[in-house]
Amino acid sequence: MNLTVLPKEFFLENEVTQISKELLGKIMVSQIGESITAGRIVETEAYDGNKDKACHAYLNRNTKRTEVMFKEGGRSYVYLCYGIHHLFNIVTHIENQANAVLIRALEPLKGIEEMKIRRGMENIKTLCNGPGKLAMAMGIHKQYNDTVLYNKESPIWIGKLESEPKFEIVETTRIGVDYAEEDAALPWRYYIKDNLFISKK
DNA sequence: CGAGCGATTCGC
DNA sequence: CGAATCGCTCGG
Repeated sequence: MNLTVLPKEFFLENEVTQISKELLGKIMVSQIGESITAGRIVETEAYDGNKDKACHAYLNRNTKRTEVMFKEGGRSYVYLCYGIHHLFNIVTHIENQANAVLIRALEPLKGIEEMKIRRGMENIKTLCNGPGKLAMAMGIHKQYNDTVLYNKESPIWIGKLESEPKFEIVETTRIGVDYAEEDAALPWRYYIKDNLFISKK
């Protein structure tokens, strides 16, 4: 597997919706504990702190939790959801632009045995097909909030394959954000068409 | 200081 | 369909 790490600029130079789409097909790697795990990103969602009621940093709400989203892009935003699940996001844009991409599903590629152990289940199709699931499979938790992602030495980084398989992108509404009123209708969820590892049809 | 709730998952 | 489960946020 010939992987090059995505440079910092990748996370800074486009709209968060565009970056969400470009992250599809990229490879997410974790080197945590004694094991390396990796998966192909097949589903993402965009969140925009300026104008998006579904974003934790809506109206630039800068709190202890959302603080990291205001930093320079290319780092992680990890938080606890429903008191149980850790969700992994990638911060985008320059400082003081609180935008992020939620990674919702991965196609497991490497370290699959370790993923099975961490998840306590055998079925490869359900190992990483949801945001809480993939964080657990990759060994990610709150300690990895604010981790820089554009360095191959980092515990978590994002890589690009030399030659990517082609695919079509489906754009649709995000999951679990019904409370966000009109913003719940934004087509800011993206996934690879016909992929078997996405979280929900 | 405490009530209310959530970018989810799994099992019944 | 509903429980699990707890940190974050906001109001008093």
